[in-house]
Amino acid sequence: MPDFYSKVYELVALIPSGRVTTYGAIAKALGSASSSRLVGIAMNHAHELRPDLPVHRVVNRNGLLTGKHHFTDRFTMEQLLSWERIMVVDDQIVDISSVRWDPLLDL
DNA sequence: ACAGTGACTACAT
DNA sequence: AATGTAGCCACTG
Repeated sequence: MPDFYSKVYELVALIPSGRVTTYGAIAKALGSASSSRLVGIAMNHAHELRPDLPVHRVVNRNGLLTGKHHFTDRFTMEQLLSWERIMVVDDQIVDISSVRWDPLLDL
């Protein structure tokens, strides 16, 4: 597994239940602030590489569920989030600022 | 070695 | 406010 991926996965594993973080925040926390797209790609592969990870807790900077189409039909991203008391309306996290978790600040 | 790619972002209309 | 555009960079074939 590529080194960058494993670093991403380490951080994702630390996201507390009921909170979310963004691709950009993870990239920045890894010291590679402009690699947010790679974080997304890492999430895409996480299904096979690390199926245990809470990848549904990673959204884009606006709280939009951009990765929802990559989830299995049995457990949608929205479902997984709502099970953690996170409100989702129109593929958007409601009041993203209150549940956002920044690995740099909140770790 | 090289060019194409993308679960992103910031900036400009 | 809502789109469009252009950088971004590690991974992959």
